[in-house]
Amino acid sequence: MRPFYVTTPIYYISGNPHIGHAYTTIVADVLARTARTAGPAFFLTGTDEHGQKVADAAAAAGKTPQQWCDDLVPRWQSLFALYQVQYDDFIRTTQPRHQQIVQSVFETLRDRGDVYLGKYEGWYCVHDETFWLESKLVDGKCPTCGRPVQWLSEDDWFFKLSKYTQPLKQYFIDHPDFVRPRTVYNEMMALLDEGLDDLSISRTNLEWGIPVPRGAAGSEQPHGVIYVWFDALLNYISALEWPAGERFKTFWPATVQLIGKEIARFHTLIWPAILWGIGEQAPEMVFAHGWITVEGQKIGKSLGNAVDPFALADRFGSDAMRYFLLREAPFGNDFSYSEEKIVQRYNSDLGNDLGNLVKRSLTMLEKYRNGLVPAPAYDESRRGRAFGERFADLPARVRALILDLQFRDALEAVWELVGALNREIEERKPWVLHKEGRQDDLDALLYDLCEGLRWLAILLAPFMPGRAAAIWQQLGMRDRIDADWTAALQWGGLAAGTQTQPGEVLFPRIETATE
RNA sequence: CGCGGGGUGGAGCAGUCCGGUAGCUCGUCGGGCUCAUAACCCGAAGGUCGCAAGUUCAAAUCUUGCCCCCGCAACCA
Repeated sequence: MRPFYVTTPIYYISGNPHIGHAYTTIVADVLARTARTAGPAFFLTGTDEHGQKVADAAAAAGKTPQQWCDDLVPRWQSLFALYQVQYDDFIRTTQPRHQQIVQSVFETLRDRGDVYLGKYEGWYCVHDETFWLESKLVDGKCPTCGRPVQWLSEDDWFFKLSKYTQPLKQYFIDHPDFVRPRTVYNEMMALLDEGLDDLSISRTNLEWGIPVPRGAAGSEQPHGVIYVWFDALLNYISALEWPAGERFKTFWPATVQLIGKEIARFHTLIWPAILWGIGEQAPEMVFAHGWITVEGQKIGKSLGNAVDPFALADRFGSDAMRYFLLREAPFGNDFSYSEEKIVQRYNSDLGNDLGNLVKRSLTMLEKYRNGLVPAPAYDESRRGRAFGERFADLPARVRALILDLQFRDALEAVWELVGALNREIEERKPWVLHKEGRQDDLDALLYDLCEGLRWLAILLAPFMPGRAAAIWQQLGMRDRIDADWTAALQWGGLAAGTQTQPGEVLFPRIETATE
């Protein structure tokens, strides 16, 4: 497998993290954990710390922007730790390693003529920090807030985005999976059909940002800072030490870059163009996922319905939350969140199906075999019909679905095994086998159950690292849970004689108050 | 004429790109089992796939029109 590189957006820290930030990052973690079982993988996340909103938020809090960011970053990192996210690097756009590379890219593009000095003119709404076309104004005022607008004219640096309209179109046509899901691809294609304008990438009226590097272009060049999006996008390669770093050589182009659908234009149009401008390749795939909504309403800081991901992890456990977020909806779609839905998923899928399966299996092993995994008791004639044969292709299926970002289907596939194991108990009736003293049949069943649990622990480890490890431990396993699946997931891999250690209930049922 | 998403059994959702027995989870009803977290297993009921027209041997799926809900419109994942 080619080295795997997955990124999340770097998160804009104008406030506290909400559930959506956890969502994207968890998805990246599942991908990275899965990829790591088969080869080198690199998972990058971080924070976007420049721009007006951060400066304003800091000022309102009586802090310098840098202090503000320094105080807030641990909050994000603790969130990711709480959700068991194992990133390989956490980049902050205020770090020198990033700033240097942003300036270096800026200079490279300026030298090559893709960045030039021009005039940025337009009607500007100070309140919304937005430029408007004359045609958009309502009675000469800002169409969104209704305040008066002012004519602004400043010298700015521009990126020749327009030049890349045709190459982008061609790239989209040649790579139909470059942007997923298809709806976002179509939307971006529509923007390309309209044609792209050059992009202003400097700001003179702002100080909190990376300074535009002085160059040979002349001493009258405007001061000011680099546009935050130009700054932010480059994190994906600055963390890899573009252009000469080992990381860069190994992991670029990115395998998959996860984004929310509202920032698709930056990642699927501007970002490839910048990369081409410095002679690098576009990422292999940009996946724009949907939104978590609360009772159909979008989560928004202004709406005051932001969901606190810390509280949710406290209440349901981070494993259950990870499971819920990936199981509830096809990845890419919006989905409506509610605590009732979490409780339902938790109780039925995790408690009744999985947790209860682990409990009943290990309890029987304890009762009938003192917790020792019996020898399989397969002989040549029976092995071909053995239970495990039916699931020989499951690991490959699950892996393929995960790497294709079909997490819901991947989990459904894993639950086929959960269901089959529960059914197996009903059909082979171990309590009858025990009563009738059919030891070989009972051994075979108990072995299949334990082996099934071992498989489940491995397959679920990327999704629920904590609970998967708990199953692993109850099974008495000592080797790594995240070994290569091809080698580890051969039916019969569980050693007979393993001493299991039944433990706590994995997913204690959540009783809801019936009002 | 701004752009886009959605309307599928009681609830929540897949399926729609590449037409061909309408699927999943929960809930409901009936039965079974007793190892287990009142969990597990089997079976059943329940849908004219928003409305109308069109294309087709065949439409949830393609085309057109209409109704209703919801996002976005250069810094909210």
